[in-house]
Amino acid sequence: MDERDIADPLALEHQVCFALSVAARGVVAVYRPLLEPLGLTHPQYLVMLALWQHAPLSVKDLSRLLQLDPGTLSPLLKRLEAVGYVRRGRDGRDERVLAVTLTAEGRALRAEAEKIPPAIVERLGMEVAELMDLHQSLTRVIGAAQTAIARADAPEETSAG
Amino acid sequence: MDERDIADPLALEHQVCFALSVAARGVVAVYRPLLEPLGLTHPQYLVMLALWQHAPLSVKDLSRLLQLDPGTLSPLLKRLEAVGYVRRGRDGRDERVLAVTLTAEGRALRAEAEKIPPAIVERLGMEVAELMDLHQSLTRVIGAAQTAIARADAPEETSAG
DNA sequence: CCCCAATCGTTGGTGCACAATATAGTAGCC
DNA sequence: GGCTACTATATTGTGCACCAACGATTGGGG
Repeated sequence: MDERDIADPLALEHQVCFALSVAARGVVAVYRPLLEPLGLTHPQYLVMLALWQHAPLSVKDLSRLLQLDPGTLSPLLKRLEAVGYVRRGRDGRDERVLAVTLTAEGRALRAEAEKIPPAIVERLGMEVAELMDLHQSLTRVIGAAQTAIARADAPEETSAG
Repeated sequence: MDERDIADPLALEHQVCFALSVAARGVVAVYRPLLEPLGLTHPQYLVMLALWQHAPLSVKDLSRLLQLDPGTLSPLLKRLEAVGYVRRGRDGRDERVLAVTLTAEGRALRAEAEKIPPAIVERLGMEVAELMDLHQSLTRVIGAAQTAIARADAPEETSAG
């Protein structure tokens, strides 16, 4: 083992961002064969999770919950409507907001989806405790990243605030 | 707090895969303003890291190192060539393999890139120890996901091997 | 020598992700 | 009532990511 490699801050194997990207893509790949029979991609699955918990939701609500751009959600929701899991209709009180609701088929899908989390844990073969530990670390990183971005977007805030 | 929410295995806030996706996108977003002056996207930055460490590399080498599809790398490398950081040429000994090498400009870029990791750590405002801890957890997840996918691809392997 | 299988890279199709712009609806103000 | 911000979605363009199919090259066996 070379000392320069250990000290190299640009070495691929030292990059947290690289590990994060690879882990995210890898875990999604584990989900893929389980989601495919439901006709869902992983981002679509996350939208369904949000709806099962909180429907009806507007695009803005989903954007906040999933931290996704409205421009990403708009076509995704159309695809979910095309396969018959959600309905997209305008809110009567405010014609600007889109009310995304579940169809009967979309609600029924939840029973199938409940089999997924245990199947994933089983396939990964990791301790639940370790996954919860990872989840906590990720939550801290998410918070740190959000703070960093907010600061970058509004750099006029001085230390005094 | 509702007991059903705590027990709900489909709750968005319990999903490790969701935290992983959000964290990965969030951290990449912190990189974006730092990479933009270098004319690089985050995946392109990772390719450059691999090349600074190991150039020359074939598409297959990069695919293995970065865990990316050749179909993803092929157009990405063309863009890196278009901005003048890499050269794409066939290997003389085997005309099938593409030898990706750095240009002088690509090598020079490394000096700029060296400022990025400390800037990221500073912006995130997290302890290095915590980031290293996270890195270890992610490494374990990556291994677990790879094993899971390998098993799914070759299900004929029985326990005896 | 020639065919065959395997390997390497590219291409085309679908879908995600973000930025910038466009469109439509709402609300406050005069 | 009409003007003017402001808000919520939709659309367009670029780039990533995966899959399936293809073309070119290579190396082995008839």
